[in-house]
Order: sequence, then structure tokens, then C-alpha cells
Amino acid sequence: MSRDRDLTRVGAALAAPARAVFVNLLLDGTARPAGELGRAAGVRASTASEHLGVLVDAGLVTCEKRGRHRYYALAGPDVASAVEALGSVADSLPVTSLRRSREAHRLGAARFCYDHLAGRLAVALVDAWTDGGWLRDRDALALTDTGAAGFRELGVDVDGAVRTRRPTTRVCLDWTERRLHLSGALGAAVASRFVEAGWVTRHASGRGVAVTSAGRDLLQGAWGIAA
Amino acid sequence: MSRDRDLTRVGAALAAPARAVFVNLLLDGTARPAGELGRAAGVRASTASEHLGVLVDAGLVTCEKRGRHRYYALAGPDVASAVEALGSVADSLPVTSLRRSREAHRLGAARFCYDHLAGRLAVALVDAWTDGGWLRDRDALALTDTGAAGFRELGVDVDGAVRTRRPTTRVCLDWTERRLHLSGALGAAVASRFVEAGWVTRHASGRGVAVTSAGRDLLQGAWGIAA
DNA sequence: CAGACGTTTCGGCGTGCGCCGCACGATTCC
DNA sequence: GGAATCGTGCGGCGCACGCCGAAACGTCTG
Repeated sequence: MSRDRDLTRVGAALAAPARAVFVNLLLDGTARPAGELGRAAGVRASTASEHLGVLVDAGLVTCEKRGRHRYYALAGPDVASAVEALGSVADSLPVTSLRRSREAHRLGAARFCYDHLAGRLAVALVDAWTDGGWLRDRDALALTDTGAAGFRELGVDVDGAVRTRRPTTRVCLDWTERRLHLSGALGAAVASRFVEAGWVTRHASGRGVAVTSAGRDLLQGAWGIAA
Repeated sequence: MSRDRDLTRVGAALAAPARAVFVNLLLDGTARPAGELGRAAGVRASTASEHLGVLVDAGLVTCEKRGRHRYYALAGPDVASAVEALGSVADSLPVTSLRRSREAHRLGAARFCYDHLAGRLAVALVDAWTDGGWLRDRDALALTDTGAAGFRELGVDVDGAVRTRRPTTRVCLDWTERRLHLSGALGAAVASRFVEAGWVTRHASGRGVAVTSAGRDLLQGAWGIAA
């Protein structure tokens, strides 16, 4: 059957080192010009262009022209979660280098996964919100009335998140913690509020996230999380 | 960072047509000998052997020796869901052939996804169970007390499903319907009960599933589903 | 309008890998 | 024991693809 064909196309799209770098960079949900991506992966502009063409053909990445730049971004949240899921199985492989484990540890603390928070911070938040009755069922996160009120009080645009066509809550498997964390429209709304309120700051480039002192106070005070 | 390296390894593992056939065949959760897989993919035994070695190295597939056979199977449920997620993005690509759309339609009605039901049947069941109060929240399925009682009455081993380390409920994105269906330990328990009770029968080889007349009666009578 | 910059397209080169046939080890059956 | 079957390892062949440099296109700037 020819579904295999499609699977090979998507698999092959991820098979080249340069393309894997691209996808990992775009996992934070940003859109970046071709040149920057190529420089990050250590290949010439022409090579980067070809690779990006492959990713677009495979449906993993979209391209938007703006002026003389072309901004590339992941095609959507489901692409991000598919890549994360793939990374999750890849992560069970034996560790290959020390750098990797250091890097993994740093990102494992807190990071962006496309448009929501991931890592130990995200897992701790889910635990706190479940214990506090904001979310139901640790395995299948659903928003409660208490939670809607609580998030609203934090300044999260709960109503906007509910209105979109996208599922309100969604679970995403963490490739470092091998635990579930909050994704979906609500996950995105929470994450953007955390950034907007200055509780966390995104690392200049990449997916890393640092908790600010204001954020530390909130986490400790509201939910007893030591970050 | 060298997580890219792992991603390429998993991606490359899926990049070869023969290996994609293997993985798709194993998506139904069965373990199959190397020879059978090779024949199905239309390659020689030696080629199949090499491919299976690659899949094992990539952590996607496990190998178990039994007698003079070696049985290969998917490494676990998370591999299955990762592959399904990947198939889901692949599915949004333009249709390439008529055969594909026919095949897709047949599998789209009802099929096995590793160890649980998928396809239009599974989506309809989730709708019915949510409407009936057996599961909470269409986006983030969680088992209610009513649901536990109901499934128990159907003969589903609910208690066994809850006891395992595996999450009781889990959602899985359908690559045909682009809707969520029930996965996790409960999803597996339900599926095995459906087969055991003779409500559905699995196609001799592959993931296809046919609803029996007894199954049709149950679906229509209990939940008003026309199958 | 020329010039700079970002990006894509096009040959061309080299490596990697998917395929095979054949040979060999392991296991089962007679 | 020998024969048959299942599986793996090893050369070898050929294509596909990742990489580059050079050239062309489009866009912004002076």
C-alpha cells in the first residue's frame, strides 16, 4: 500500500543531519529565514535551500515570503508533536556523548516545545495543577471550572483558547521526562502568558527557557515548585 | 547538539521503502518472522535481515529468537504512536494514486493501531462513550465511574488496565480521521475484548478489521452506531 | 540606476546505501 | 547422521542524494 510511500517521504525528510538541525531549531515555533538556518547547520546557502525544499515537499515546514527573506516555520502543532514523539523513542537509545547529556540536562529543565512549555518545569506544573483541581486526570488532562477560573486569574486567555478550532487541552509526551505535559490551545495560551508576564524568558535562540526571579516567586508561592 | 543525530537515525530508519513496509505491518502489534516480512516487502531475505538490523539499532523494533525463527515486533506503544503521528502529517499530502485512496478508505473504516482500535469506528465509539458519560472531555479522554462500570459490564478487564504501569487512557491522533481516539491500557483492553467477544474480526494479515453481525447489533443497539 | 544582499537553480563530484547472490551458522525434521 | 529451512554476514554493483561553487533572480538601499 502506498501509505508506506508517504512514511518514507517524511522519514527521509528527517534523515539528513542538516534537516534534523533545521527541524529542531524550528521546534520552538519560530519562523526563521533560510540563511540563518543554513548557518546554524553549517552548510552553504544553496544546500540549505535544497533541504528546505525537501522539508516543504514533505509537508513538515511552510514557507512565507516577506520582502527579500523567506521565513520557514514548522507546518503545525501536529508536526511538532510527531517530531517530539520521534525524539522520545530516539531518546531511549544509549547516550553517545557527554556534550549531549549536558545539553539534554539544560533543555530538560525547561524549554519550549513548539508553542507550549516542556521539560521538568512543565511536568511539575501539570502535577501541581492536577493536585490543585485545575486539571483532571494526570493521564488525560482536561480543564475544570476551578482551573478555568484559576488560569483566568493568572491572566491566561482561557476563553480565546477555548474558542479556537484547536483542541483546548492536549497531552504531549516529554522526550526527557517520559511524562505527559500540557499542550493544545490552553498549553499555548499558558506559555505565552508566562512569557508576557516575565515569569520565564526564552533563550535568545533555540528552545531553552530560563525562570526569572519573579517566576520563581510565583512558582514557589502558588504551587510550591522550587525552580 | 547531538539530539539531531538521534533524530536522523530514527528518521533514516523509516526512510527506506522496505523498512516502511515492515513498520506498517508491525503497527498492528504482532510479532513476525524475518522471512515473512521480507516476502511482504518484496526483497530478498538477506536484504530484509539488514533492514531489520537497522530498525533494531534505531530502537524501533525488537527481536526475539524462538527456535529457528526470529520474531520482530515494534519496540512499544510509544513507537507505534510516534509512527502514527508521522503518518498523520504524511496523510495531509496530496493523494498520489487511486489504489492508495481505496486502500485508505478500507483501513479508514476500522483498523488496529498497534493494540487498540482506530479509524472511523474508533472515533464513533469515542463520541458515543463521551456522550454517554463513560469518558470525560472529547479532547482529553478520562475514564469516569460510570464508564468503568459500563466497560466492566461489557466484559472489558478494566481493573487489569488500571493496574498496569501504562497510562489508563491515552489519546491517539487518527491519520485518516484527524480526530482523537482511545489508546492506552484501556484502549488495548477494549480492543482485545472486542476481538475476544467476536464483535470484530481481524483481517488475516494486516491491520484491517471487520465488524461481525453480532458486533453490528451491539454497536447499533447500545450506541446507535451504524457500521 | 547601480550595487548589495538573500535566495534559488543548475551542474558536477563523491559518498552512502539499498539491492542482490552466494556462503556460512543455527535449528528442526527424517 | 544428512537434508531442509530460517536467518545472518560479506563482496559488489548502481543509483540516489548531500555537498559545493557559479550563475541567475528578486528585493531593498543609496
